[in-house]
Amino acid sequence: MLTTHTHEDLHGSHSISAPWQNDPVEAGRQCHGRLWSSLKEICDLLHVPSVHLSGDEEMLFQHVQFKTGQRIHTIGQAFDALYLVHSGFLKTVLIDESGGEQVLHFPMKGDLLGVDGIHARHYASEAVALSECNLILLPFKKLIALGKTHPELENTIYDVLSQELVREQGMAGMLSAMGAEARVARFLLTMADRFERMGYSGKLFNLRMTRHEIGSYLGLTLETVSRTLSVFNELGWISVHQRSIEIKDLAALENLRKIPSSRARPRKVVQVSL
Amino acid sequence: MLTTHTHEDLHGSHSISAPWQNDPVEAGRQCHGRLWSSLKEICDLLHVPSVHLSGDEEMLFQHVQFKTGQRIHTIGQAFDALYLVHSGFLKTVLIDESGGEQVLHFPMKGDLLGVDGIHARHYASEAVALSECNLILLPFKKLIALGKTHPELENTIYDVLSQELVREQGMAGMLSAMGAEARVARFLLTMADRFERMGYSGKLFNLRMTRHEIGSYLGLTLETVSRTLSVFNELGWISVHQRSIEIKDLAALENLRKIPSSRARPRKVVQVSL
DNA sequence: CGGGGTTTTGAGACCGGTCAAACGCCGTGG
DNA sequence: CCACGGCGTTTGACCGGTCTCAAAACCCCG
Repeated sequence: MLTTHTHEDLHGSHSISAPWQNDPVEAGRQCHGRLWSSLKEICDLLHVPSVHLSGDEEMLFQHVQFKTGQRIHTIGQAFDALYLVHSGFLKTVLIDESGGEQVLHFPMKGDLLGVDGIHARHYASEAVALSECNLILLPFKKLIALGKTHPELENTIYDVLSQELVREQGMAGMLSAMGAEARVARFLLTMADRFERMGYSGKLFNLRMTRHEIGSYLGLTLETVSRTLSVFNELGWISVHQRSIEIKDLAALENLRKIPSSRARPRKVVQVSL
Repeated sequence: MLTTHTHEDLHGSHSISAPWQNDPVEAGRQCHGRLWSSLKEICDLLHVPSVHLSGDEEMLFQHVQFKTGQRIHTIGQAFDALYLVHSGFLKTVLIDESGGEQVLHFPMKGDLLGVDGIHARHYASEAVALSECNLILLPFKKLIALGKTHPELENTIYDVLSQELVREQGMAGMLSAMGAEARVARFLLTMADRFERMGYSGKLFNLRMTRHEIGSYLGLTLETVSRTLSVFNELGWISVHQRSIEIKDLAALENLRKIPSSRARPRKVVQVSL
């Protein structure tokens, strides 16, 4: 009854494996650790229309490198900068009172880190590199100052914050309304989307996180994640081998995503005269 | 084995019942529907240091009234303003693909609505009044424009957005890591805190939402919410009668809040040489 | 080849969901 | 004024999805 895996040719050799060396000229040379990005590159990464600087007031932002396992920032640490992922994979986690860690997100290329630090001037979460990472350091003060002279940039900042909020809302909705299979399906589809947007294959990719981390992110145990993936595999919807995932029936997953395991009763409308 | 309720003297007569008429001079007269607030009042409501306007460039913001059941905004509606709750109780909901509604939050005095509309210029959620509501209309453009001349206000905006984000993160964490009892305990404590911050009793208050709405918010069914409240009642931690809640053993609830029903394993540290 | 971490799979327990019934609250209309 | 009906709440009995605990297989790396 278990999967007799029909292909064993996909392991560590995807083009995704080393995402930080896709285009040697994309943003300058990769020479060990030091590198600068222009505002335009940053806007491109964020998927917002380019902010054009008046004149050639070259505004450059420094890159910083992190190795697998290193922390970008920890909870409570003084906040002074945001980080934009240029390449690599990370996780952001909350540490609950009992010391357990709760995965909040898996940032990758184009995602912004550290936004939760703005409010209290201290980071509210911890960010850890899951692979070699190249991040663009965005000193908050500098960003704000720049925003004042460039309204479009200011709007971009608001946009990105609001977008993060919408994403979190979606997470909360999912966590409280969908069953394990729908959660895992949604996770896979989201990952596929994100890989595709990054220019990689959305059909075949490697997950960078453990089952435990996925489970924490989805509000499930690692065993349930594993089992659910196995079920999808047996159904022929995907093909799983360790952390390698191949999407074989996107429609089936999309469909499953919409079916809540429970809750979600018909909506009641209370209309009141204006 | 069921609760033989030991007191039936607390019903619709708390001072909380009509929270929008606490101080007749607090922010002007309550004369049916029209009322204006200054920037200072807004800052006070948001719990941020007052923004002082240069000179007496009186900047006033209009209030809007909503009756129970009315919608402030709906999903997809064009975004152009935020709303700050001056008085009253609301819920914000997400409508999932199957038409079911998912409660995201229960905004009350001092809370900001509509932030999720900034990104796509369309509201991403729906806000419904759970009681007579008096909201302060904050036209986004106006706010941004004002922010340009008043850096402190601009910071305040960033702060509030970030704060919302942190709150959502906490929600996500709770939903994926805590059991039913811990969720309900946390909900009660949060409500108590918020009432207290509003100047009402944090020990005795009336919930404004149904069990179904609480359940949706907490990712539980209404029956589970009801049962859990009954359990707390039998334990003597609280006293419940319909929507009236009395907190009788705060410490017990605080303690329960920290105990996850599952998950939350000891944290593994992967330290890598710098 | 050995060892630690990760993943898979199984068997059983338990929490929380489902379905159903009774009760309370309250507005409405006879 | 009371009866009725609708809605929200409480409680019960049962069921099923997830978690728990455990063991084995797998992978990577030394």
